[in-house]
Amino acid sequence: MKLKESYSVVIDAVPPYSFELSLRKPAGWWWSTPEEIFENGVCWSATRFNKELLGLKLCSTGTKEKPQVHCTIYSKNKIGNSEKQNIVRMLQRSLKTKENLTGFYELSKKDDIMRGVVEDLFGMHTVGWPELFPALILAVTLQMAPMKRSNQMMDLLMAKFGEQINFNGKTVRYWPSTETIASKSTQELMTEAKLGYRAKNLIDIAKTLNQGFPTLDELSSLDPQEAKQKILSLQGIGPYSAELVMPRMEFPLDTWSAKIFNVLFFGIEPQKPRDAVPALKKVAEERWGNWRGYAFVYVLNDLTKLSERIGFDLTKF
DNA sequence: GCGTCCAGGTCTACC
DNA sequence: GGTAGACCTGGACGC
Repeated sequence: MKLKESYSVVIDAVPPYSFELSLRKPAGWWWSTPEEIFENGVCWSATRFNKELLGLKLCSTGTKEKPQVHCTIYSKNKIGNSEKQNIVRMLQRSLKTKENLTGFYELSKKDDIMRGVVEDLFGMHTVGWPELFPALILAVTLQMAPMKRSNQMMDLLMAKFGEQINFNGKTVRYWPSTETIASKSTQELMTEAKLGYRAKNLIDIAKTLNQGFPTLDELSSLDPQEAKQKILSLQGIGPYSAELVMPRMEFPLDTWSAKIFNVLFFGIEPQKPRDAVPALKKVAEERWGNWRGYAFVYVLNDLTKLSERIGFDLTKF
């Protein structure tokens, strides 16, 4: 589908804000879709807003100290003024441009783990999901699978059921819609996207979202615990997945990250990583409070340098 | 080449 | 309220 340029907006961010570190994490994580393109500091990405696909071209027009993000929005149909404002709000939320990291950096000065990590990644913000369903797809495909297999499932979902947009000379593939997934049979998703037992859950989630479910913008205006309960009510979404999807990320420990944080907190590898999760979450909450989501993202994006500092190879997990 | 194990969780049944 | 056991699938591993 070919999209036309609709409008541009410049979003100011609270400094320090590193556009490149925030949008293209050192560990390789993408923002909205694994297919987004990042070249010479410019990001071409996509999202779905009110059921319509949008192309997004983002770049920094400021500095870490005076940050500005220039966003151009591409669409098939004309976008009305109130819709434009809603899209800007969505971008501000998902790019975390209003988040002030002063408290996090103050706390990190006194923390042995975080002190070096924040120096390495100064200005990096966590990012939020532009859209809820892709976040849930990621969470579901990460369950009970090595990364290679999760990537295979996501890639097949995009290839067989996703959509492709062309704008500004770029082509970006995007996630399937809830309508598309809800219309498929369990068997179809099992064979075509190799989802296994997750197929049933993903269809169930898509149907629930179709029946009317808060968007991420709406969830972010709720009390965090209320928002979490809402997300947890979805079939196949447990604590790990909910914390991964939450507007303000908590501490989504899985077996991989549990091994890493067990080494950081207690100096040893856990015998059973899943059993170690409750104790690790407790330590993270006591140590980092509401900034634990930030600590989580900073640590996992700085494993190589952190490993050198502590003399333990955290990248082996 | 073949069999076994288990992974970046969640739900259910049972106590 | 706590906890085994099951769940798709395919890559890794041992033989």
